[in-house]
Amino acid sequence: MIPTSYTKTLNRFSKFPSVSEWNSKIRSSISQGCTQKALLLFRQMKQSSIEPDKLTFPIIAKASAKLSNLRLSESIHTHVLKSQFMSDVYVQTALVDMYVKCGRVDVARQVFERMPERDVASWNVMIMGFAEFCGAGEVMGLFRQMRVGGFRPDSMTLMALSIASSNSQNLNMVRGVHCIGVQTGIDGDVCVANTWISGYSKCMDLESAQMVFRGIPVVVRTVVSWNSMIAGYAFQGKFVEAFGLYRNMCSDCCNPDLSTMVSLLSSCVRPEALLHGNLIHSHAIQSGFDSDVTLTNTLISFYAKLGDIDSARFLFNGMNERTRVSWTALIGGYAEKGDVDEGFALFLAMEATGEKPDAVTLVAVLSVCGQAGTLELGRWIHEYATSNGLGKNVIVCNALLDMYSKCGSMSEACEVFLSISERTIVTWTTMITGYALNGEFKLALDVFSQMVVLGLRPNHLTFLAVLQACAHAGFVEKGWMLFRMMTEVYKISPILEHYACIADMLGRKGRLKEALEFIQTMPVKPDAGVWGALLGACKTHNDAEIGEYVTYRLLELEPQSAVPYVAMANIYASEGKWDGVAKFRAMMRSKKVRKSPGHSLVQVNGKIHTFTVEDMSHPKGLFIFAVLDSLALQLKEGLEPLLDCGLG
DNA sequence: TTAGGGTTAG
Repeated sequence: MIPTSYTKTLNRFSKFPSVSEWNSKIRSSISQGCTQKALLLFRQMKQSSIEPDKLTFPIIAKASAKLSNLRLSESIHTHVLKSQFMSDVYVQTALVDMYVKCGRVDVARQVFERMPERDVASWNVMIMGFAEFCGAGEVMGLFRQMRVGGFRPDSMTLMALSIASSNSQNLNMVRGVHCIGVQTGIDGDVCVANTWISGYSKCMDLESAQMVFRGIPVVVRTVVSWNSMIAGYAFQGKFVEAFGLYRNMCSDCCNPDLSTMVSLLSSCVRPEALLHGNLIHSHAIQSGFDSDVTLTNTLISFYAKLGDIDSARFLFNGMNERTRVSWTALIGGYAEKGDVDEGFALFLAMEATGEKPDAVTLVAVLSVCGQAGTLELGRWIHEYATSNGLGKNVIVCNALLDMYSKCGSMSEACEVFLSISERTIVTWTTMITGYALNGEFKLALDVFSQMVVLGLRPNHLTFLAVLQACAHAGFVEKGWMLFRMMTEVYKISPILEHYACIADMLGRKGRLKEALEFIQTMPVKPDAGVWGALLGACKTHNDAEIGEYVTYRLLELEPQSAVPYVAMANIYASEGKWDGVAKFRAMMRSKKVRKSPGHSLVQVNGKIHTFTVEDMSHPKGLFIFAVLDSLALQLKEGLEPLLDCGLG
């Protein structure tokens, strides 16, 4: 159906317009965003027997690219082949670009290969296509061919290379492209410099990103330069720095846009940035940005990740238009909660609307399965991934690995691990964590050794995984060796979790004094996690002296926590020192600290059963305890459990 | 040229 306004426009046309008049009319329709109108004009032009010229095809190819319409693109291609411009470099380049924009880089490559002659622009569109759809190696290969062919790169070439390197998060390539830019004198182009800021940021090299940013003269900096730098800090969750840049941006009279808001908000996905995030939300409402899909998706993720699933759901329910990102963000929120029912229901609802899940959606659903330990559902998602062509996707495989190991099936985790052709650092770390989680400490360390032999660089989480394996297995010397390796060989500064791990490792072995000295000489202030690890060990080894010292340190940090009081009371009780027990119970009372009793929940056939310690209030309480006693006995004797308490 | 959902820990 042709809108009346278009027909009116056409009627206002002079009776016999020339081809250049048609061209400019079509071009202006495209620039106004009226792509359909442009195509209609093209059809009218053909009907009025005006032959398209050399300029018409690139203009109309651009319209088809904007619509990502493959059938239309093929028909334009056929028109070109029948025309006198079938060998023209300008027209052919437009066809390559059109196919790239339609997501058919393979067809674009075929057209490119058959071009009788090429110029820098044709190389650029092909490299840009590769940058979007292929790996960094293939992009650089194409660039080398271009250089061998005697073509000199321009700013477009550099931008394409830069985008390819940041997409693949390849720091060496970003550096290489930066060098080429400096050598060829293209480093003065602000658009190119912006892609370097983004490239360095995505490779976590904020120092270099800052260096490029500061190198752009203040008057030349664009909103994109600021946004790229803010996004860099946001990517690492550095919200204080991101907001600092935002303030500088405003004082430099650069107006923030929607991208600025989205980046700032994404830097706030951490509990300590909740207020900053709320501020951005209200600012977005005031500026009318809150109807934007991207911003709403970020808001959903922000609330869901910070545990406010109701707000996330409210925003999701109120959306006029949802994308797969909206669904994935909310599923991710239920994964965080471990709510498998809601998470999976949402996944099915998404499918029912016809929205296709992608790799990231499956990762979120698998995370739900891992959190909840639902192995059968996890296997079902595995089959779903395979039958939808995502079974080889590395992030899906990593999530499968994590799901299987959390569900206790290391054999299936191993199968997935072996099937991954391009293992990333996440793959290896997940495998190490999986073995450690399932008590296979030796295997966890073997996987680590294999990884190091292969020349892969472990990160701080890999070391956390091996240190935890050592702590749980009691491999103290090995643990120390790895800790030194991390700091001295890999130059990774330990974070609080690493220190807590070492304290735990020494404490479990009963080396409490050593653990205490270690904590007291740490270069950073120990937090509750570090002291808590030592207190746990004091409890295990009944050391009231060190325990009491640790308790006071913990109470300085968390005065309202009941844990230290209870731990100390228990240590004294086990030694029969009732004065000590009374002292800590009295302290608890005077500080009005209350300990909520620990309880467990079991869901059977949709009904949730709650149990606390020595709790007989359940209708089948007596029977359940009898079964538990029987189970304990059978486990002690190494027998298979025989009884079923019949909750279902 | 910039922005949204995701996997390793907790």
